[in-house]
Amino acid sequence: MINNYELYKVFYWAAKTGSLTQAAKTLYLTQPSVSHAIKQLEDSFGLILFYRNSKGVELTQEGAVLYSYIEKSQILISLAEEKMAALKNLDNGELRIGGSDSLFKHYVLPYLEDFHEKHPGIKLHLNHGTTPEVISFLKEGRIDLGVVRMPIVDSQLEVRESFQLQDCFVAGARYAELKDMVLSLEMLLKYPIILFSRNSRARMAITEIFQSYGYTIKPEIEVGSVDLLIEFARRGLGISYVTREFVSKELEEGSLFEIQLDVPLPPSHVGIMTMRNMPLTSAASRFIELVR
Amino acid sequence: MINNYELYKVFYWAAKTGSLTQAAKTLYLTQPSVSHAIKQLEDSFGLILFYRNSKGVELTQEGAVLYSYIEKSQILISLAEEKMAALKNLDNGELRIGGSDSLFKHYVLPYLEDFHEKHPGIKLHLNHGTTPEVISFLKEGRIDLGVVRMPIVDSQLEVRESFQLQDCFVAGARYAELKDMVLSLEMLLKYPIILFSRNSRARMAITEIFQSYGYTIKPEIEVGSVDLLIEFARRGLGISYVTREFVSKELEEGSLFEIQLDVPLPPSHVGIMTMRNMPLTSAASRFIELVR
DNA sequence: AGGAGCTATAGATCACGTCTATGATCAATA
DNA sequence: TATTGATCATAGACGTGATCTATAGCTCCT
Repeated sequence: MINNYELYKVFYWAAKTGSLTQAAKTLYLTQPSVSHAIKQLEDSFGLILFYRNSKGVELTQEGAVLYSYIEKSQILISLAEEKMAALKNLDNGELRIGGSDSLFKHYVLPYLEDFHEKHPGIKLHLNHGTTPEVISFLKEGRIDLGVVRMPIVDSQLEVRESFQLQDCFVAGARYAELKDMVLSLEMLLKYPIILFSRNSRARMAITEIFQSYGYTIKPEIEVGSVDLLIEFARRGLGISYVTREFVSKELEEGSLFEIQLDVPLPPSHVGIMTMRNMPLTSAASRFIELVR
Repeated sequence: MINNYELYKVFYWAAKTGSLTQAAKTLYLTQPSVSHAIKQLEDSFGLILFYRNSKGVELTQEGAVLYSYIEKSQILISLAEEKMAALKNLDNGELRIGGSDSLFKHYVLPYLEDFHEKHPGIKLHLNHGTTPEVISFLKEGRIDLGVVRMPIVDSQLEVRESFQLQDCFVAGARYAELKDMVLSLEMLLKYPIILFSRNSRARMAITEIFQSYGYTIKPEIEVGSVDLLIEFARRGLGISYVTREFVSKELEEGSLFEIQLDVPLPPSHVGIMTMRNMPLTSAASRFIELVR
């Protein structure tokens, strides 16, 4: 039984319309083509599928049995094609993004809102984790793209730089005397420092910066979230190292102020990370395009 | 979306085996053909369906969605093909026969038993009725073939003569004096005659025979079934006109005897009737072949 | 009798499905 | 590190078979 499945499409329409001529029109074929196709099917089964009469065709008993299967099959294919079109049009589908909570909250969110408004049919899945975790998610295929701090050096990954973040040291009212001063790193280190505890890119970056100047930065307090970094600084428990964009509200309202240093802190870059040589879903491509 | 459904077969096997090479082997194609087929599908949707890696292929999110539909569709087609093969092999199906009760009982039954033994998967449907009723059944498509007395003159029908029946007059002990006599039609008519009441072929035939000899046969008793014809004759209510083959048991055991006439009664022919120019089901063809 | 449907058949044509040959990439070996 | 053996992709050639046009045959209806 080596049948061309295309024949079933012809059979389906012939049965559905009850006319080879009609089927031909539906399929943009000529009537003899349809006639021939049906004949092929009949020959392959060794069974007659249609009664031919002057008004058209009618299923035989055996043709009716075949139709009961083929009809369902063809409907499934139609549904599949509709679904594919919907996926392509982004009427449908899902987008799975990995990244840190703070990046989601302060940076990715507006893009997600925009994306969701434009494509309300796409389900969004956010998976937060540290940069190494996000990389694993990506490699395991659990997310479509990751939003992480650069640089990422991994030959399996492709990273599109998307924007810069400026990290800085901030303090609260308790250290008001520093507000108008320009501190050296050495001076800064005399104060209690609050850093993000986890093995994050930001933490690594600041450690390296201090090392490049010959100092070692050792935090008084380590916390597990950006929110705590901010809260601890506000309460005067120390000076927090935090992304400036994440505390813009506090800086504005004056509950925190930025410590001015005599050396520049290099900005950190945020990138959108995907698997290299792996095709993206339409939704993922669209999102990246939107963020650009 | 004008897609060749053949591509879905290729897609199905590629997804199922996780390898274009394997799919090619399954489908007796070469790997480039499969590769090309998948590419066509992808292009037609504008979506990537597989991740290609050095071990084979893996469905993308969108490919997985497609597969969820196509898998069911392909399974239905496989089932359909199996079913068709079963119908062809007569492992399966139904055979609907029309005819008179008496023909079924005395003539068709052994063939049906034989058929059923050879093809136990075929469901048998027997519809009894008079010849005109059976013809209607056939034209309405309610039966596949009819077993009736010939001649049938209907251009829509095709009749295969299959065997002869000899009708005759029989009587019981009450008319024992006739056993060794040879009667003329005129003499016969002096006795009470029992005929089948319904507008049957047999009734028409005997009427015509008498008319051709210039007589009119008028029954004393009309009954509605062959069984009653026999029973009435046995009980001596008259002389029944009945098919000899239907009373072979009674003739043998002596409860009935055949009246000898001085003119021959022409045999009646039984035929298997089908719609002309209408294909037969495999089961019907097989049955006819068996009866021959 | 003629016309308007329908399907079947015959024969020609050419698109396209399939092939072979080869390249590119990757992973697991030696 | 080079080698081998998988994988899939690409290019180009080939030939089959799907499709076409033209026509016939049939049935029903006017």
